[in-house]
Amino acid sequence: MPIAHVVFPVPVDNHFDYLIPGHLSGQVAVGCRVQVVFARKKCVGVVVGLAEHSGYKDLITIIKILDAVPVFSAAMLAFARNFAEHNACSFGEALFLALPAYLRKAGDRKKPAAGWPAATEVAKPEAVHRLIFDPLFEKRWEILLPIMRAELAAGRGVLVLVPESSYLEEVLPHLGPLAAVENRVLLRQDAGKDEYARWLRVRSGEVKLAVGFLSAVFAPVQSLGLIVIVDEESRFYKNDQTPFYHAREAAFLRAEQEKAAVVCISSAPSVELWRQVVAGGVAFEKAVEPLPGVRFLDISNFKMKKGSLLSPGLRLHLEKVLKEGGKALLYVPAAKGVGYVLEELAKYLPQARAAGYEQSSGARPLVDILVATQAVFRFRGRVTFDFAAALDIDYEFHKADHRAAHAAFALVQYLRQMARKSVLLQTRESRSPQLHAIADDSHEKFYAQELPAREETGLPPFGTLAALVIRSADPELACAEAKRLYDVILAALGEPADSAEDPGINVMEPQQDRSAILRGKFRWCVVMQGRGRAAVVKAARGAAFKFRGKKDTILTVNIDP
DNA sequence: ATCTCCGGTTGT
DNA sequence: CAACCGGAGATT
Repeated sequence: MPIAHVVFPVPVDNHFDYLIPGHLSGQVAVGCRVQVVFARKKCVGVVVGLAEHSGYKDLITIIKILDAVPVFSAAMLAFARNFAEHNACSFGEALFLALPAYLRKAGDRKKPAAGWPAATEVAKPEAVHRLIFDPLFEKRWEILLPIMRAELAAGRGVLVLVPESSYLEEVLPHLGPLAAVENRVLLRQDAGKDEYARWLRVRSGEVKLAVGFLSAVFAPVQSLGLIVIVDEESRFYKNDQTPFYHAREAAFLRAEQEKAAVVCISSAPSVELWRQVVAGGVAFEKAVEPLPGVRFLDISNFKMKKGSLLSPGLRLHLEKVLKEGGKALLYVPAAKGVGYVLEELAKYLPQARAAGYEQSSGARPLVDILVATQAVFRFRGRVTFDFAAALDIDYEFHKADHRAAHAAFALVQYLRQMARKSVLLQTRESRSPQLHAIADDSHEKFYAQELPAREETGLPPFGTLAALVIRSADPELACAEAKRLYDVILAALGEPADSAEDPGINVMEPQQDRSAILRGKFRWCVVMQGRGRAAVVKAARGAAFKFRGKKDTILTVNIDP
């Protein structure tokens, strides 16, 4: 009797063999879901291979086939396999991530599971990946729509990824014209009850244009020809729980399997993507119109009260803007809060109408001076000011994060987009070449200093980090377990490797995680670093498997946190 | 992930 | 001798 290789959503790398009974022979295909007994329970598994014989003796039989037509195409299976490899999770975990909740369980419900026809692939030209550097937000859809329209007209599917829900207001009206050509559907993470209905419309090919957040990278778009990634640099493309995948990287893995093209559009492309541009894997296109210039306001000579962010020089600028009837945007880091700046404004510029805007704020108030955090950038492309200033650019720049310089660069780009006339950066380091690089009219200066810096230190995209985070309600247990994990890793690395090659992995001593306490759990982490991604992933996964976490602790592996 | 077995400890 | 716990191992 022939054998099916089946995988499950468990953190085990190998597959499990099941017998295909006579009455099901010929019906069990690679990519189908099956119901089997696994670990004494009835489970849903996915067939990932067929064989005549198994090395395992006590085989049992498949109970039921759940899909008349494979739910996963060969390309999706290959994508999931690469995804698992890339993100230190199992093949089965990756595949189940791509299934709507409805299909993860076998429950006999009203709707037939096999509600999709067999795939018919459309011819695809050779894929060219592109980065469109687009400092002028308003023009991006003039560029993107023709690309998408051509793809749909050729009968190929299109997937659009946006960072988070505030983008939908901006994006959906632009996609409106395409709705006349093809249907569109919205896939979102908090899909709710009609998730399966929408998934089915995409899987059946009825809908050829899907829009969604990071998890939409798994949308079963048929004959996928194009993946558009809007604001590719957004931090929201990184999943915040296991598996900690990055939607941009996943999109490139998927495109590779589907022979689809990836088009990223960004006003501050990530250093990771820029490296691909430099390496020649991604074509670079500039859709630039001049943005306002950036000036520095060095406040190191002012005697300012501790915590004050409103220098006399900045007050003069604001007075001038107000006199001309203009509107100003003052950016403050969320950690510093908006309130203190508002107090200072009330004191020094009592005639100005000022208000704050942060994450929890409702509608944007119409005032002369808006004091805001990152949250204001949701109005990018829709709201402009005459003048914008970052009140503490040094703070952004010196965050203990290897992406701090890029975050500062992106911040300056966003401020330039939102300010019609001029942008000012308050700093105490106006002579710093790094600061000048992020504020220069040519983006190339920024990458010219950032790429070599990352290469030298072996940071992404030239190296890979793996953060192994232990969390527990007990702070001492979390700390002690992190120390034990550190020892386990060192011991594992000290053992003679199976290959002669030295993986070249560094391990940093346990430290409190960036968010040391989250939802009542104390977090400690051990960070590994190495040049080769595969070697780091393998070492991190090996160590995590070898380390048996004590009760009441949870260990997660985050590749390139 | 989740379950079971197993050995050691604690408790009446 | 049962009850309980944590670690190790397996899941086809």
